[in-house]
Amino acid sequence: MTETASDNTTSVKSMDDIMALCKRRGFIYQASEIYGGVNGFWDYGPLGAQLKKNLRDAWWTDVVMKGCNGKLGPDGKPVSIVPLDSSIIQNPKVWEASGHVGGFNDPMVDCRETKSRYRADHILCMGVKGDDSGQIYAFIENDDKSFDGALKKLSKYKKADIAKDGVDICSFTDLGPDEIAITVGPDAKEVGTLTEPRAFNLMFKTVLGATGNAEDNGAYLRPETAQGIFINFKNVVDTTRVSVPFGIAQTGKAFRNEVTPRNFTFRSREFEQMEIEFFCHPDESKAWYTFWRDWRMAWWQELGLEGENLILREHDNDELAHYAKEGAGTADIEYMFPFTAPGYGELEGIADRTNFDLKQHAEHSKTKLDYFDNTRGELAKNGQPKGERYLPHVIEPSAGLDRGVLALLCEAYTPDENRPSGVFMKFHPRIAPIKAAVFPLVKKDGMPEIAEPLYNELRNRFGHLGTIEYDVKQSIGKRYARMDEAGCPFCFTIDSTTLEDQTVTVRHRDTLDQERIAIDKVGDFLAEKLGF
RNA sequence: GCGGGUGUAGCUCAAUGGUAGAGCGUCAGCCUUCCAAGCUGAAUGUUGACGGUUCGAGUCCGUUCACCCGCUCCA
Repeated sequence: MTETASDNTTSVKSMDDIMALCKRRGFIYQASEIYGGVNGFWDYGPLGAQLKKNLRDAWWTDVVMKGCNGKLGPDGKPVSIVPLDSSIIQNPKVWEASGHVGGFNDPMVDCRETKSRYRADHILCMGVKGDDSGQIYAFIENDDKSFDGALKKLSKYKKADIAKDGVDICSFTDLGPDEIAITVGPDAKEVGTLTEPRAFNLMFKTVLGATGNAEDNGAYLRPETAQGIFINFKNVVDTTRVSVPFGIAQTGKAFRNEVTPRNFTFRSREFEQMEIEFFCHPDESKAWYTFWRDWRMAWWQELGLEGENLILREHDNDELAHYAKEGAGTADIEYMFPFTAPGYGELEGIADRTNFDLKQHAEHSKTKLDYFDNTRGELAKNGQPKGERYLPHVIEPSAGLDRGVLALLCEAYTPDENRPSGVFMKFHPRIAPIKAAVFPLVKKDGMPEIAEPLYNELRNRFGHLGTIEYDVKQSIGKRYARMDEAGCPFCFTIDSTTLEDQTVTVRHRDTLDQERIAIDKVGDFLAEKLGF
């Protein structure tokens, strides 16, 4: 579908071109490239590292420090969020409680026809007793209906009425590839639609201790940052002065051993998440879900992902995750990447996780995770509420940082035949890795002597936000072209007029317009453009 | 995991089984007064990796790794 889309739609950008620019300009490299690379991992170069930091910082500032940029919650009060930085490796029981180990540690069998997935050790197979010729019929263990179905199909196949005790039964896991090829799956009509058993645990395993072994000292790299928040819920409630509703936020690496890493950094095995777990009273979860869904969408739009490339999509009931019960909301913020067009790829998911996670951890850890809310409950004689004890519900806006960076790169990539570079990166100034460049028009007549102090001034004032570039080499056009590909929004050029009236040229990346401003106003100009 | 395709300098690509090259970019110097100008010079490759055939392999064969496309997968 991608092929036809790029062939027929001129508006779809070329992913190959974007990847080439990322390499050429130092945004993203293949990990371990000089050793031939390693599937599913990527390194961020100088510009990419700063771009990624700027996006992470924007999220941290807007979400955590400013509490949704000061937008009031559905309760009419400021949104309360506290930060957290939990460990990548946790007690393995965390992942049992969360459901990451149990259901997904065992070899699984897929049916290509019915699209069902079974645990391999839960499937049994039957054939006519003493007759090992012909097709094998699979059914689900301890499922009479499934057994009867298989027996019926076997009878039809053998053109004989076969009794319940007239069959040999063996485990599916004992079958070889040749036998699987002649096996008919549960509820399947065709033969050979079952896959061989495959382990589907996507968690990275590691060993604790220098002399440890995998059996006794095995541990997992976290497959998501969320659980680190849930298991610290009690700590945060006990040691800080938060009260429900409030959120805990963290950014950090997570690891999933994806079967097929694909599409540049979109699906990689090591990735960084930006997650909020927002705890609220069960009665208010719907209002908070709506609040977060809409505000997160608006946030991405503010960073430059405007227009039709970004959509908000509510999940259908049949694609709800294991933790989201029916009826509770789940929505994706999706971006139309060149490799998904005309479809979309997930950037952030907003899910009503109900009290699933806290309940699981309360049970597995045998720790009380109830929250005592002294603003609720009926009034006591003294007029104060008696309080209410409950397990908070959780709204989870979970964003992929690497995917965000990729979306920003794709969105920024703008071919333009009318400029020497042929392309420029239209980053929002707040996100741009290089904030500004200072250029003496030529390397003489005292221009460098004026440009250098300006460079130092801007670097001191804005260096914490990103790179300030200074370059005296080669023609001015070449320097502008380089800044176009790096996505630097503003270039300040010192020329002969500067020597006379202390003004500099501001060169705007997007419009190629030039204007003159006083050299001592450059800092304020940049501050305003960067939103400070 | 399955099927198809591709790997030569930072990028785009050449090279009949016979000396690994060009353009662009990069770097240095000169020049240059607003959009990759010009001149001079320089650096850059175990031809993805390993093995085989051959007097001789970028080229042929095998294996492997990585990337791209389609399935599969994405809790």
